[in-house]
Amino acid sequence: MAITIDLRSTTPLEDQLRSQIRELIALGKLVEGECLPSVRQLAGDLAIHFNTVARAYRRLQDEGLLAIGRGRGVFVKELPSRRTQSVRQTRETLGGRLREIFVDARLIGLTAAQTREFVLDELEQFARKEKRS
Amino acid sequence: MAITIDLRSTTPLEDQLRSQIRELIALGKLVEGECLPSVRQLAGDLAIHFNTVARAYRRLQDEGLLAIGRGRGVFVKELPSRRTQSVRQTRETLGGRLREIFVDARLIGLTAAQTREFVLDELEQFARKEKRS
DNA sequence: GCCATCTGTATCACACAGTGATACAGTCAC
DNA sequence: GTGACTGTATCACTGTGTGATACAGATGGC
Repeated sequence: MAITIDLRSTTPLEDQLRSQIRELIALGKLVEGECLPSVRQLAGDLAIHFNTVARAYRRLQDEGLLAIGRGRGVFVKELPSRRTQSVRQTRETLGGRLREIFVDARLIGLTAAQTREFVLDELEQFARKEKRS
Repeated sequence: MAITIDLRSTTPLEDQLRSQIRELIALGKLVEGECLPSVRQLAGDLAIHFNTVARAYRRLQDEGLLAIGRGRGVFVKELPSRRTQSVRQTRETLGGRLREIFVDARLIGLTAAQTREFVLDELEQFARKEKRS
């Protein structure tokens, strides 16, 4: 599954887990219908509590990314249903987060041009990691 | 000061405040040596507790952006000292945050091209807001 | 010099979220 | 139907965000 957890990080374990699963889905490395490891299985692998995994799964279900079948397992949802009910991220909130990054870039001394270059570079790296379907 | 607080937001008041002050500094709207409102003054304007403002100021001092003079007031630090001790943001953590945004963009249905366009647009808007010094 | 009043600081209390322990309940293979 | 697997519910503990309140340094009018 290629998920790693940093116990010393200040970001909650549940969030670390959740954002990595979201990334795997976004990049197409977890495909629709695919089965995820059970909460105890994944928790064991990552050396965290299975309850934390369960909570991460449930929140991803709430976002519309996963389908949980009690007693049966957890699955990646199909894209169409994702798009409809799913993720309430608006472009606006994404823009806000982008601006924060631009601010930080300035404050560590990057110029506007350097920031632009940096961002474009990251964009390209991201696109390269994406699985073409 | 052009700072606004959303009491219903889930992001802590202290963080809302802090990120907005950082933005004002990064954009050059708060210049080196400039005096910020007192903790009680700003707290009054924003209708929050002055302790919250004090904590935000102190954290910005820890980041190297502000200088606090007990009894005298709070000032924006000069750029050189900022750059040296300051903000421990590395390009790496910025990259991680960028990737999260790219992920969210995919999950709300933006294509790679649309994401790129969106990001470039935000970059330009940000640059336009920046005060040329 | 002293007092009033401005600054920020320290400390405690409360609420809530993140985490883990443990008991519970649905599903499926045999 | 039983056993072993799924995820769920609930409680306790801890840390963090917020606010109340008492404190301490700085400054200006007298």
